[in-house]
Amino acid sequence: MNKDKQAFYEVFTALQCFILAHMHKGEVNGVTATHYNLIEYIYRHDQCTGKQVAKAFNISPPAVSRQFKFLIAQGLIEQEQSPEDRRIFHLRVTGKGRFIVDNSENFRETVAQKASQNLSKTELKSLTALLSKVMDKIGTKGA
Amino acid sequence: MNKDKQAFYEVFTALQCFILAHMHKGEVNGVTATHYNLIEYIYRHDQCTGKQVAKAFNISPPAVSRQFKFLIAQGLIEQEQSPEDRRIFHLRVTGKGRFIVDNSENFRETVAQKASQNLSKTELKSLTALLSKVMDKIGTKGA
DNA sequence: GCTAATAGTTAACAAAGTTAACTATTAAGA
DNA sequence: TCTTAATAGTTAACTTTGTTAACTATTAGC
Repeated sequence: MNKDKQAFYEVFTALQCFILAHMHKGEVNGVTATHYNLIEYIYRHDQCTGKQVAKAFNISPPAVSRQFKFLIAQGLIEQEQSPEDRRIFHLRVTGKGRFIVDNSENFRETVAQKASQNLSKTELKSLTALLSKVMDKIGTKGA
Repeated sequence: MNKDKQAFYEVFTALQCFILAHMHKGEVNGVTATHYNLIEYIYRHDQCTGKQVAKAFNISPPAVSRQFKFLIAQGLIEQEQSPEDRRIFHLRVTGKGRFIVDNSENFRETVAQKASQNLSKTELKSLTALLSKVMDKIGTKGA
């Protein structure tokens, strides 16, 4: 591995450790980080389906199913059977769920805050563009 | 949230989802991603202790203890009681463990590979520097 | 030397992942 | 049209891995 790549590898390792460490943190606003991520996904992908969520999070349908059961019981999301294809249930967040997303100081927001505070406008734009470029390449060919 | 920060937030969200998704992937070379991360940490922090690992991964000492039990049983790491302070057990990876780290096409290496392939030398250096700057700021003040 | 602190382990439990087998529904083809 | 295959989602049984509480062994402080 060349020197530049190695340097990137190391900072990326730190980033991954940091992200993973934050998944184990306790709940904020009554929901865990995992629940929060699910709610936010549904918020940003209104009317999405369970299958779609399972794929996005790379977890099995039963895992998704159980999480939804919990989130529905908590009144954070709702399901509605599609009239066109009754196998499908469309998802949306409730007012309570939306409130949590809108008012949570979540982990990503904290990182974005730090990034925007500590980098110049040009640097932040550059970081976003570069990260995005790498993510695109990974996404298209699959890691 | 301003526009640039929002843009960063979004690409960072994609990155987080991607990292989390890869933690659920099955095993490679007979070890899961979680085990791999532990082995690699011990490899890169030779003679470290359980307490240190627990702190680095933000997991409790019993969780670390159980993982070590498994990794020792698999012959991937070894423990040795410190002669100076017999409460402490120093860790190191075995030859088998080292082989896995050296020969694993791990997730981070794949990302580093893509980054180095798809960015110019200047871009890669810039990305590393910017990421590192943000990580430092997060680390120092705690997220 | 007694007491407090530290490193690590064991036990009991909870959360969240998995696969296998199921229901309900839709699509497809003889 | 009717049977068969495929799809979306659920339930059950199990595994992994996290947690806290309580424990042992060892060291440090007065």
